[in-house]
Amino acid sequence: MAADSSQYLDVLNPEQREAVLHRGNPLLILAGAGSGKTRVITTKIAWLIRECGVDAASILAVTFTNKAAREMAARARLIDERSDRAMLRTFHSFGAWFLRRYGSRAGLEPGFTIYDDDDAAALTTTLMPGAPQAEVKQTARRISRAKDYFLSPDDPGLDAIDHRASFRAIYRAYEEKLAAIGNVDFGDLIKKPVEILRGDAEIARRFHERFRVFLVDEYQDSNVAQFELLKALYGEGAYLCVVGDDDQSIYRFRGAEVRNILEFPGRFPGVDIIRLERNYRSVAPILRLASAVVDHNRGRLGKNLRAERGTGKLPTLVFLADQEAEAVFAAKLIENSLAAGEGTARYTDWAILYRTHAQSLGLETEFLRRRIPYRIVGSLKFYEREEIKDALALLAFMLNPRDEIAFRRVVNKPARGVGGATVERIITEAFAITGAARDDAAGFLPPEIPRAASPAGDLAAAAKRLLPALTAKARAGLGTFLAAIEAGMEELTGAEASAGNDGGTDGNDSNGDSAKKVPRGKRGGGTRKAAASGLRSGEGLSRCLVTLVSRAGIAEHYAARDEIEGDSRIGNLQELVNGASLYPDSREGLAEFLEHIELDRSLEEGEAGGNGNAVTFITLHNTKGLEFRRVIMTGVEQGIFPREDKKDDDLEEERRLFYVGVTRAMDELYLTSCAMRRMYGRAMPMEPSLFLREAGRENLRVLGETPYGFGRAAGGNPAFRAGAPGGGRAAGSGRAGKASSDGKWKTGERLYHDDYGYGAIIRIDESEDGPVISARFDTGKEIRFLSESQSRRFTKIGEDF
DNA sequence: TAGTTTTAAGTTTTT
DNA sequence: CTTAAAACTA
Repeated sequence: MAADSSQYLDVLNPEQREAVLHRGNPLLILAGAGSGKTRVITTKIAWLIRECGVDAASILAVTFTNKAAREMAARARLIDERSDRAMLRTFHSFGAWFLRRYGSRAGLEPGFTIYDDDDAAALTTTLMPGAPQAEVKQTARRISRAKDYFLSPDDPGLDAIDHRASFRAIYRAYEEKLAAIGNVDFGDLIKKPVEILRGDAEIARRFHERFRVFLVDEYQDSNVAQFELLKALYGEGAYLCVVGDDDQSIYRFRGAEVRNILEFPGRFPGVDIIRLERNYRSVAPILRLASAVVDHNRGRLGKNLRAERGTGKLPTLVFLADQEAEAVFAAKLIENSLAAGEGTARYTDWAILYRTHAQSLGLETEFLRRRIPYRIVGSLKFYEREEIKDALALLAFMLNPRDEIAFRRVVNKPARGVGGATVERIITEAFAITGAARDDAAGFLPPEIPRAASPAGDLAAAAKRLLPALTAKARAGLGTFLAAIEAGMEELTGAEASAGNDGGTDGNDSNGDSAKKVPRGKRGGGTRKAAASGLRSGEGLSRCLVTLVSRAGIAEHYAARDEIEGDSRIGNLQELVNGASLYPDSREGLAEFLEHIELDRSLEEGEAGGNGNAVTFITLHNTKGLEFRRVIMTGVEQGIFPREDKKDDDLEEERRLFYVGVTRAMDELYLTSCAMRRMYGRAMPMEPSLFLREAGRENLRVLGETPYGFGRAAGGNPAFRAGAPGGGRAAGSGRAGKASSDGKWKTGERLYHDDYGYGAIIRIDESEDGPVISARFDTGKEIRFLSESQSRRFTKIGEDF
């Protein structure tokens, strides 16, 4: 551990060493895949502390994922323990840290919770009543994008995202509502700190003094707002070093701006550039394949990766019949390698890569059947489960009684007679308090409602006020809900009497008070009700969660489902409860728990089976920064990878994603491409990916039945289109019916549909969403459908069928 | 309103 | 095929 010498620098190559020892001007490190950039950053942190007298606490290192942050912290600590005091975070986690301390400058209380994309969409729904779900989703996405680009509702630049005045109006309303609720979304975690730093010279000064060194990893995937944050934090004489690779920029869809790295030299004065082009990870043929493909991109800085490891096995391309065959191939390949290999061969050497999470399903089935251990990286599924979202909504509402989204989700779950009308009434009442609270300043508020107990928008307080005015059924149901929330509050140590506690005696009996008298750590199991639901509470926050979920009836609601489903849902809730036991049972602990869940969902799922020796299943995006001895990249088919609608810049991004995937492999790389794939439960013929042709035959060893058109002289022809489904014009001769504007349909043509059977087109209309096809089926049923979205389901069978 | 049945829609990629 | 929304019935 290089205790007293500078041995730790000896392992570096000349460029790496230059990068580590660099000081002064801002530095851009262009680090190719596998060129040791993590080593450079961690070594640099240690070197600054040891050799330059830099205080570790004045270093801020920003990474892209929590996992990378943890790994970097561990590696820096190995070189010098003092690196522990450096701040190593993701941009978003830094933003949350900032806002918990200085958010009050933007009207935030420290107990805010973070809305994920689903919550943001739910909030948008309340602003667009009656709008189709797809439109709401699109609007929510655009709002999120606007924040990535640091655009506020009144910014002229917003036109580039959506030029409609209606969009601005909804965005503005969204911001107002979010502010009224008192929460933030992901974009706010970056945008608000910038606004605070810009608006408050004193805070800015404090940060400029505190942080003297900035290190940014994966800089090619930073967005405009993150760049602004960096600029706002950066003070006179500080040191800035960013590391990235323009060929690995794969988050454009999320607002990542490659220009951040391409134009970095122009944005800061006197930037120095160091290139790391020696690749220590992959054997030469793998690197050649990667370069051959990414070379087809325009607009890149360009670099020359050299394979320090020398030559090795040629990557193998395997053509297969369908995804079942693909799963079998992957499983057998791994089994064989372990059987043939010495005792050193391990499942962990292997990773299976895919473009979308959905593709993991077929692989899982096969691996379970063969009892091959695997783990899935980065699947969000756990936190997307209904029961988990319900439990989290209860916690979030407890922390922030203004959380309308959480309230809507759980107030009537399970159904307890609190319908839509009642919910709207409560929300209106709560927001009416906004006005009342202003009146309060003038002394108009009835004295029996203390100001502190009913801050504007407090839904719990509003609900309580409305109780007497409701029907007996609604009153009882709402009472249960409020009692559950209060019971949960009772479980928090130091929970003072707040909004709820003046009313119902309900929360003040038995276990709330008595529990507090029991010393921490000596408490027994859950309450009686909890026992009935089968949930066991442990330490800390878990008691509160169990109480909440049990009293609210959520646990029983799911336990009452059929045995298999109920067991699994209760099991999931139990897992969440176990997680909560690691946090203190205070409001701070609760906020921390929720923040951790929002910002770091990198749970690993699957059958890893204890010792951690398992094959890795992972999306291409999630592999960033990782490496594996042996990689199988699946689904290398046109339409899957690249996705069908990709062209121009988006296609280039897919190509970079291919490059990222390929360069994860150290020793062996396999690519699989299926002739047929089941999508949406239907068999679809597939063609090999464009990238395979770009890779060049000489860079691949090909196995399996080569599809027509593959491997011929390229010449830019659409060779892969042979036998393509669904495209082209309506077949056939015969009567000339009226054709649709997209050329796919004409009247008189016969159709087949899985549910409706056989029928014929009787009419074609043109709408702004494209052609609308009307068909009468042999059952007598008439159906109208949009050509654009439905053409997959209605199959043409020709007129004389 | 609640619960059930029918019908449409969906799959990027992630902090 | 799976899940979400809409339509319908009690």
